[in-house]
Amino acid sequence: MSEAPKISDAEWEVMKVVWDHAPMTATEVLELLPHDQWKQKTVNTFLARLEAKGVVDSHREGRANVYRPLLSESECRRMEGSHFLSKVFRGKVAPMMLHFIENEDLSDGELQELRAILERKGK
Amino acid sequence: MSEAPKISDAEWEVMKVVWDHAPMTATEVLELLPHDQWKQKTVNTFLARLEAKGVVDSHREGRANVYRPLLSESECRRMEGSHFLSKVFRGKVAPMMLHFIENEDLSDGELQELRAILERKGK
DNA sequence: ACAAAAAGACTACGATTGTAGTAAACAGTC
DNA sequence: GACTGTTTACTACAATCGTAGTCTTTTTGT
Repeated sequence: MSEAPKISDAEWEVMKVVWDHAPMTATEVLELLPHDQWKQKTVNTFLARLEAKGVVDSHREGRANVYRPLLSESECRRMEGSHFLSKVFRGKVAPMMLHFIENEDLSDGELQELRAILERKGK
Repeated sequence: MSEAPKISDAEWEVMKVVWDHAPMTATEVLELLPHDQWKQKTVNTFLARLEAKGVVDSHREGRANVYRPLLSESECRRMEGSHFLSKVFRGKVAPMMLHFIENEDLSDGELQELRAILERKGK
């Protein structure tokens, strides 16, 4: 019944791989991470912690544990997103959007896309 | 010197008050935070840590320390914002914007505002 | 069947975070 | 000038995080 597990920065990196390729083993996870930055044991630790938090689960398959996400990437994005919004932008969506429009580089295509989305949303 | 200090969740709460009302003392900071949630000592600890991180500085004034931000709220928002973007949305701005448009409630006025901003931006 | 290899389980450890307590210094009050 | 209250400075301590090592078990080659 652990509501809203906290996923740390490094855990997010592991989860991105899991979301993209699960079901998979710890060895496979490592293979899809930058090798010069991650050690197998570190990956193992994170997977164990993520399981303890209820973000993934695992079952034995032969000699290895096979991991699978219990929470979807969008669920986690929703949690992180609203946390970020209230922490950094005091819950005010419009200023946040403005911030990203001003501070991150949006290609013409992306601008186009956003306009289209807002059109649709608008009515 | 100060390379991208990490500001924790609780530290952000303190900083919001400091950004809004500095220069101010630790006692004054506490007064502007929810009293049932914050103890004076806790606030003091956070201010000391924020000073150690180079986010605020202080000078003695009579019996109390007076604090003042060294980093602006927008600077911190830029850092946190791009960290969040790359961690949670893999650096892809448009999907993130879409996410917030879909998941957070935007009033008609805000939608209007955003459309206007995008218009301007678009050319 | 035995030894090496592969994977997991358990343990470690310093840094940061959240949350404060204790001790010490200064500032009025009598 | 000693006592009391305010504010700081220093210390504490458990939980989480990043990073991995060691010990154990399981699988496999010969």
